Order: sequence, then C-alpha cells, then structure tokens
Amino acid sequence: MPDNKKMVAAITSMDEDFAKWYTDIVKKAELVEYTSVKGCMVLRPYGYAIWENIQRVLDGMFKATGHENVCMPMFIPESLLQKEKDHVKGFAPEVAWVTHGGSEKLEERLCVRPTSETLFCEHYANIIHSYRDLPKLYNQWCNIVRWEKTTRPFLRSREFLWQEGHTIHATAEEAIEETERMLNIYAEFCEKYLAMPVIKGKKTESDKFAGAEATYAIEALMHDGKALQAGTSHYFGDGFARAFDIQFTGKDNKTAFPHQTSWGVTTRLIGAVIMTHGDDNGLVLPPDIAPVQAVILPIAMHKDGVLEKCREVMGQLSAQFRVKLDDSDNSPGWKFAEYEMKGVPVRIEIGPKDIEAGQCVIVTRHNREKTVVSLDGLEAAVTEKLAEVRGGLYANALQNRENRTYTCKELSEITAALESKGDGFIKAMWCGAEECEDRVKEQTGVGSRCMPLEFEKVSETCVCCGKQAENLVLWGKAY
RNA sequence: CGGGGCGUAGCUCAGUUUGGUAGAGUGCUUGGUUUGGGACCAAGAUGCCGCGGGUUCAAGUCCUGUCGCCCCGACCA
Repeated sequence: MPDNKKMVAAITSMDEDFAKWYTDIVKKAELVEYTSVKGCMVLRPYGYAIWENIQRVLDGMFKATGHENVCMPMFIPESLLQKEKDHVKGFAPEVAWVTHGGSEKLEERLCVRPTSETLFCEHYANIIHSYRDLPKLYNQWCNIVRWEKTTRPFLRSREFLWQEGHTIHATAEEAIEETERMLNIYAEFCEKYLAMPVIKGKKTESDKFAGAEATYAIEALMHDGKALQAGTSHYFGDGFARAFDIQFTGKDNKTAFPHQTSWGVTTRLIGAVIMTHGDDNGLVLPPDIAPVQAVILPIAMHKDGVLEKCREVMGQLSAQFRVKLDDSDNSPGWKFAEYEMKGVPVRIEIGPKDIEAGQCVIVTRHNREKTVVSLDGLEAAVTEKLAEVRGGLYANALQNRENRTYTCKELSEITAALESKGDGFIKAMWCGAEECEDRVKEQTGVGSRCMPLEFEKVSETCVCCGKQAENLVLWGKAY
C-alpha cells in the first residue's frame, strides 16, 4: 500500500471526528455553502455537477424502462394533503405553510410539497377513466421542503433535490412488479455508478412510508459504520386511489381502483458517496459521476513546450472524458492537494522530463498509485485507470461493510459486537413484534434498517424475546 | 424539542477574566523569484466585534433580551 498519511491539514481526520471530517469535506471540496436560512444550502457548481451526473444516468435508466417526466406544482392545498389520513399524519409535523399571497391572507393555506403523492393523485383522478389510460409511469425531478429540526448538508436539509416516481397500474401485480423494478434500478445504479454496495430489503411495519402498503429500501453502510438509506420504493395498493377517488372502467365494464407506487432518491446520495469513499485527504468520487474525471497538471509550466503539450493532451482526451487542465500559477504541490480534496479520480502530471520521454505520470486518487504511461494511446490508459478506481472503490466499500457486519443471536451479542468492533450492520432474527423491535433499539442502540430480500436464517429464534422467528432483520445506527 | 459549544476581516481564530487606539495566521490584490507533494520575498486593501436595549466619561469586553450557526440525542430521505 502506498502511504496513506494525511496530506491536507485543512481536513479533520475521520478517526478524530467523523462528523467534522464530513462537514470539512463538504465545504473544502466546494460542494455546498450555507445560507442564512437554516437547512437550506447553496449547491455550488462542483456539487451541483455531481447531482447533474447522477440525474443524467438515472434519468436514462428511467426512460429506458418506459417512464416519462412531468412537472407538478410546488403548493398543495391543506384539504388535498388531508385526504389520505396516514399520509397527513406522517408529514404534517414537518411541512412548511404558505399563509399569505402578497398582503392578503389566503382562504386556505398551502403547504410547500414535502412529497407529491397527493398532487399526482388529484391529477390521476382527472385523467384516468379507462383501463386504456393505464398504466401511467411518471417521474419528476424537483425540490421539496421538509422542516427538519436538525440539519446536515446532503444528509438532512430542509429543502432538497430529488426525483419522485409515481406510477399507477390496473392491477396489484403490475404495481408490485414496478415497485421491485425500481428498487432494482436504484441498487444497480448505486453499485455500478456510485461504486457503493447496497442491501435491498423491506421496511418493517413501523418504518413504512406514510400511507404505503409496503416500503422497500436500499441500505448502505458508511465508513464509520452507520447505515444510510440510499433510496426507497413504495407499493401503495389502492389506498390512495380510494382516498382520492381514482377509478377506471375495466375491460369487463366494471369500475375498479387502480394500484400505485412511488419511489425516490435524493441529493442524499451525494452524502452517501462522501461517507462511503472519502478519506482523510478529502473527497473520492466514483468516475461515472465525477464532474472532472481527469485533471491535467503541468509541472514547471513556464518551461518551453509544457503548457502546449498539456493543451494538446487535453484536446486529445476531452472527446472521451470530462477533463480539466489547471494552468493557474499555484504550485504543483498545491494542485495535487486541491484535486485530491475534490476527489478527482485520475490526475495526469506532465513535465519537461515526461515530454522528452513522450510519457506522463498517471495517479489514481483512491490509492495514490503512480504509473508512467506513454502519451500515445493515452485514452486507453485513462479508461483503464478509471475502471481501476471504480473497481477499487467498490471493493474497499464492500470490504468495510463485510468487516462491520455482525451476525448475532442474542441482545448481549449485539452490544458486545458493537463495543468491540465498532458500529456496523447487525444481522439477527426477529419475531415480528413491534415491542421487540423497540426493545432492541432501546437496549443496544441499533434500529431496524430493513428485512433483506436475500434471506438467511441466522438462528431459529427472535434476538429479543427468544420466540420462534422467521424474519431476518438488518439492524444499524442510522443517519 | 432537550443537552452542550460558538457568533470579531473572505476563512480559522486571539482579544472578554481585570472596560481604555480593532489584532494574528491564512486568503485576496500588485510586482518579482519559483514549480515532480499545499513555495518565497516585497508592497497593499479588507471590519455595524450577529442584532436590540441597558450600565458607564468610555463597551468587542459588564448586564439583559433576541436571532442565528455547529455538535450530540429524540424524529426523519
């Protein structure tokens, strides 16, 4: 292993204070700037570019599976929000209200959307009459507001960007299939494009989305051993359709209630990437979403021909990669540290010695390994190095998750594992009783994250009460 | 919403104990020398000391109120 000592003094080390490390990175890598409204942040160009890349890839995946984008209003009248009672109960405590238009008090106050189920339902009731109108596979990219009490950039903000898919189907089977399809798309996206391993699972009854019949989620384990929900997919049954009176006439000439789903991922994914791949030198970005995939750094840039060569290489690579040439007059050392902090996956150094030899030095961010490469056919070398970063990041993240996943049969084993090995995922059986779920949390500090779809019977009995248990639950401390 | 910490230059902070000219480092600007792991020299610019009220000859400093931010819990994507 190349030396991993901290090169950037400006970043607090992870081991010292993980929370501070996180905020340092967010600020120093210029992803985000705070504003005067708590929990509302500026996504700076570099941070927003990461989101744009996430958006581009996911949007392609949605379209490839038949979804269409729409744009809903941001205001929901109070009466509309209240139509589905579980849904209101879940969201009422954290909605922001608009009470005035100019100086006039509104007849009915409007909530700023915390999620748009109700808007989609109102719309569906208007446009769906026949089985021929189904399914509708809609998605929207937008911002939403939830008035959180404590906030952290990307992980929990009061306003955030996301996409919300809302689909409506003639049958339960179709809707369930859609719920699973989108969960799988999220998992594929995280693993392939974010190099972040995730566990797919079903949420327990107490952890379901407000108004859902079933909630599925992908759970990822962060570097510090805490769990982060990276995406969710809900099956609504016909509950919303009944509440909003959405009906259609079937082939059999009988009226029926359609079945719905919704699913979403948010800018929290950026937080997940930071806490999955980052290190003490800063951000480490998976190549597919990195705003800059390769940065070209001239060495002794005022010497004859150096800058010209760099520009030439830049032109050569930019057809295939997102490349940046930094010809500012900061010192090379400063630039090394800067682009490491910003997580650029690959750095290309070109100096007088290299030019003479027709080569350059390529350094991969995640392990800081240097390779000398010929300038001829550099594209192939960059492609290979980016793949190496992608693979290396995934392998490291998976390794961390495996090191921090403990199988337990008793509550005491959970406490012991967390104490001796640190926070992580606990795999343990559960009888299905909410009291047991609560008790595990009270006594060990870990909550139910999900019931993994990939079932394993790790014991016969509930980790809490000792009764017969059929559910495997993944437990963890959550962000 | 509970517990803790903090608001002074763009940033990080000292100065508050014991009231008396507004400070440092870094960043920024200009010029020069440098350049393979955050270079160096010189010259410069930068402040409603969070906000309101009070005490005082005098408040960054004391009293009081208020707003905001960060961290840790409970709740949540």
